[in-house]
Amino acid sequence: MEQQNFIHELMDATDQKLTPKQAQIIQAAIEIFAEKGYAATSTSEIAKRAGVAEGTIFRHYKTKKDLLISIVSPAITRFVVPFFAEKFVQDVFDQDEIEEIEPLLKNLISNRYQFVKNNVPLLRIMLQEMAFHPELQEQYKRVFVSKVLPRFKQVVDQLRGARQIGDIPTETVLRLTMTTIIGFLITRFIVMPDYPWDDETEIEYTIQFIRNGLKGI
Amino acid sequence: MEQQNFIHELMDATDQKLTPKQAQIIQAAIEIFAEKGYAATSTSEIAKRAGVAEGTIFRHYKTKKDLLISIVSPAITRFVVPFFAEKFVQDVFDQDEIEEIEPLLKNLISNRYQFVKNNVPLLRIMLQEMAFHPELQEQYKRVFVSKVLPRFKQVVDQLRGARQIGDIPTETVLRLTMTTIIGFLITRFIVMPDYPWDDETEIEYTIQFIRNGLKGI
DNA sequence: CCTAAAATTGAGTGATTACTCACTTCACAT
DNA sequence: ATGTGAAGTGAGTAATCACTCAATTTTAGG
Repeated sequence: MEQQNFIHELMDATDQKLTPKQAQIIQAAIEIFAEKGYAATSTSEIAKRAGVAEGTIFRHYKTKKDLLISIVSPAITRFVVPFFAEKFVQDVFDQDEIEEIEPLLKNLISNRYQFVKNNVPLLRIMLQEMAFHPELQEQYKRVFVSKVLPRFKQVVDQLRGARQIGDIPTETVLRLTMTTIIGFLITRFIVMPDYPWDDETEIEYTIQFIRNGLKGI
Repeated sequence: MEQQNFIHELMDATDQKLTPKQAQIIQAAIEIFAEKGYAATSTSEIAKRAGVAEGTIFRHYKTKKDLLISIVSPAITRFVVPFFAEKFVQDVFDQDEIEEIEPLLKNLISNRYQFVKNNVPLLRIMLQEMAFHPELQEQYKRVFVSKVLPRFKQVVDQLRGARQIGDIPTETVLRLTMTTIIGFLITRFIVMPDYPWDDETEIEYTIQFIRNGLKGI
């Protein structure tokens, strides 16, 4: 039901009007790709679950891979960009100087937490298929370098000025922050989704861990 | 060339004597599984690269999946167990009390760093295929809970006594430590293997990050 | 209501798949 | 040397694969 959001955003984002059957195809493909992986999924199975003839898939997508790309590509953008771009444009520039790292981390983690929570199958597909499709890796890289990296550096510099971050290279700060957050999300939603998580508490510990880890002594 | 180690250890561990052709099959399978994923790999391609008839594969492994399991299963054990077991039995019990977290982390990270460095294709296969094969997940869980978890808890308790770790639940300490270390290894060897890493420095920052993150203020 | 374009269909295609099996070759104990 | 079981072979098989296309149904403007 939350995927419906994604499908509508996919419509808006690409300006392609999706026919009802096309939306069913994408919905079914997301489900099955997440369950068994792209390579192990047959187009006949997608058609079956979508309640559609197999030929209909190929009317809209030239190849099976084309279908995958049309799903994962917008998902990458929607997952990566808000990491340190859109959402923070306001927060960063509303106040001339950032003096506290905590609200920043809180905002960032909570935001990505909600997105992942509503798009677990998409995250699974992203993680699985980026390994085997260089064009997806390149898109990730392109988006990250152009949209996320500059803002991140800016923020880190300001935080360093406010003595919130110790003597650690910016690239390393980025790596440690990202792996901790992504590690939390993957542990929470992919590795141990059934563990009785106390999410608020866990997020709070994660924020403190990053904060103290970056501050040094 | 480093995989050769793994193949020999696989021999010793399972007490199965591998014929030369069988070793070639495993070597080829590791390579191609890592490159294209299990589902996208055909047994004919494995046979071709191994320089072996396709029938030979099925002489030794009942199914293609059987071949996968016989590769990944020992790899899981060899990757997970040393995280807080074998290697630390001595270090932990030689001294009655552990008072410093740093040498512990240094030892742990360096050790897993070397293992992953020598077994990148195996790590790739593990990460990819554990998602789709519940029996692999269960083996991971079994090994982790029986071999790693108890010792880890013991160590954390001692470190807490020595005021090296703040007021954080043991499970959360485990999660944060593991994701940071595994995150580093995956970033280093899978996501950005071509980045000009200064490994020693990066390991040092990672240790300090975990240390300060867990200590609190 | 008509009609042309767009959407949908499902039987059909050649290629490829994991796996089998009757057979040959090999290693080695006697 | 010779017999024997294990190792290795590769042509063969039914199933399944991604994809095509001629025919049919649906949609929408006049």
